[in-house]
Amino acid sequence: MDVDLRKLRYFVAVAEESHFGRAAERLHITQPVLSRQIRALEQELDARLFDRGRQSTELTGAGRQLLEDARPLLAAARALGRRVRQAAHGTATFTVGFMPGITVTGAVRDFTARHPELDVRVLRTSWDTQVQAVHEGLLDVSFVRLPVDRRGLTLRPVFCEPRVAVLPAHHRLAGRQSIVVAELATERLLQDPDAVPEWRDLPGRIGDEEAGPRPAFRSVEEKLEQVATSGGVLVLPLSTAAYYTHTDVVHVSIDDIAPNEVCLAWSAGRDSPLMSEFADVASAQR
Amino acid sequence: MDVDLRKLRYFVAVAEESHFGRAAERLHITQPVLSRQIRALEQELDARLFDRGRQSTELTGAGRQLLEDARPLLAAARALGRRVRQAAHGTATFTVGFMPGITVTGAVRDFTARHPELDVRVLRTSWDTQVQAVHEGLLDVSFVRLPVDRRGLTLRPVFCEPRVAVLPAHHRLAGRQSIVVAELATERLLQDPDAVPEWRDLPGRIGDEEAGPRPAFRSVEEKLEQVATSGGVLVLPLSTAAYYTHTDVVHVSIDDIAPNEVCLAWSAGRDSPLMSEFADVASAQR
DNA sequence: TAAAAATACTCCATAGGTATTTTAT
DNA sequence: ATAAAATACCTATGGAGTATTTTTA
Repeated sequence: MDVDLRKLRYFVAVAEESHFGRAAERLHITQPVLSRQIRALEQELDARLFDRGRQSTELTGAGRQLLEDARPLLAAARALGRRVRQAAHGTATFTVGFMPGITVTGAVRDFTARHPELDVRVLRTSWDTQVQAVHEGLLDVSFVRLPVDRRGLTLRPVFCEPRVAVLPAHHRLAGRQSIVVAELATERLLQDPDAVPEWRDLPGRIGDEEAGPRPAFRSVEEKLEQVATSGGVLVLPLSTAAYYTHTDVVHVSIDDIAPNEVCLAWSAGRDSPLMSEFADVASAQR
Repeated sequence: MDVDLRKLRYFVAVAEESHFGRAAERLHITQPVLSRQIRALEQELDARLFDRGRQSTELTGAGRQLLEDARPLLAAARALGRRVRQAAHGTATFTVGFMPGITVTGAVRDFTARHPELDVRVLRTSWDTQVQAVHEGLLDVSFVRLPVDRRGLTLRPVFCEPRVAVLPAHHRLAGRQSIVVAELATERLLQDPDAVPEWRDLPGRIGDEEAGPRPAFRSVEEKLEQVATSGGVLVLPLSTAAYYTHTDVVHVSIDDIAPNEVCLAWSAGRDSPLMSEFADVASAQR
């Protein structure tokens, strides 16, 4: 009758690995079990989910549809568990996420004053976890920097701020008052190009392939270290660049780049009065 | 590891019935089974969900939290099944919901022209099903009339229209050019007061208790019949009132009432380009 | 004390395991 | 020919049933 979340989890693993054996390994079960579970799922849903070939296991149309629905559903289920456990023993908490450089103290202080019964906490996020943590129920609301995948989120704009280029202190552009983004065309960008569409879409820039794989730095600190030692540039919101002071690294403003927009985000299924109230408080800070 | 949707469904039943025995009956299982499943759920989540008393079975704080999360999760799971089955055999469909009186032909025609590969369908909704059908995956998008419970929905305003009072033809106000809402204070309103906040908040109006329980009419047609035969009034959007022509029933405009806003709604987890495109097409009609 | 939920047991469906066969390149 | 997935068969966990006891207003 109900779909089985375990089967969905298995399905997502197979879809991501495109291989029953590897997926089974990842799931810590044996391959025959996985094959049988996927078959069972296909029968329950009355839909073929994979095209099995000798060297390929790929999604069908129905499979792609399922993957699109299954991932948020699983995230919502995990979030549910987390929140109920929280509500059970801990006192009622309200957790606010923020990207490095965003100041939340004002909003948190005001909100705490209005709701003394709540244990208001803050949790630092990063570029790749800022949205996920909301879906997983780790955060009630989060200050996020656009662009983000808006699916399943309610967004409320809070403020905008200019973005700057972060360069090694000895860089040829380091002394400049300001630059234009085209001047960075030949530089190695140490971050997700999607975060800087103006750079990604530069006509003359160095291709991703020639540049080799972008080293996967997890934190801004590591990226700054990389800028200082082996060159490369970052485009960061002003407050983030100002937040980390690093000798051997400077920042200069970029003239022709869109400002970075900071929004408050929460899970679209949960717009309670509390969420709106926090959003109001946060907006009032600016 | 994963929460079990079956247990969540059982939990919701108990929460709604406030009684294990009745809930078990509704679920077509026996009471001991239900007791054991709820206990197991409580252990999995490490949270007490109900306060069991002799004459009362009521939710704890954690239970309320779970109920809030469980209902949308179950709806999403049902929607998932429906969509995958759809994607599997049927050709790709796109189903548009609409409230009576809203004209969708223009938008649907244009959208079909842009997407000949899609089987675009329309489905009539009603006041109480307009949102649910979206959550259940029965509809891809729906024209809804505000106010609605916005949780889990993305809304795009499409147009506004005035609302009118629907009266028996022999009513004292029937001949009037227009009226003000206060003149309806002593009338029996045959619909959900939440749909007409201006009326609900009238200071001098007849109390709900004195008026007795509002008969539960399922369709607009039935309500109109009621207006014609035993009196009572309706406040409807102009297009709805104009859509149903009924002898013995007339409508007059109300001066001091907010216009009815029609929005396009879809499940917040699914804002695909298709959704936006349909919204654009629909908006362009006005 | 009586209604409601919890416990004790039995049965069976099914997830998971190992060994093996089938399939597709 | 061979890697990958499917099938056969076994075990054990846990869901559902009936009968009964415990709890509490």
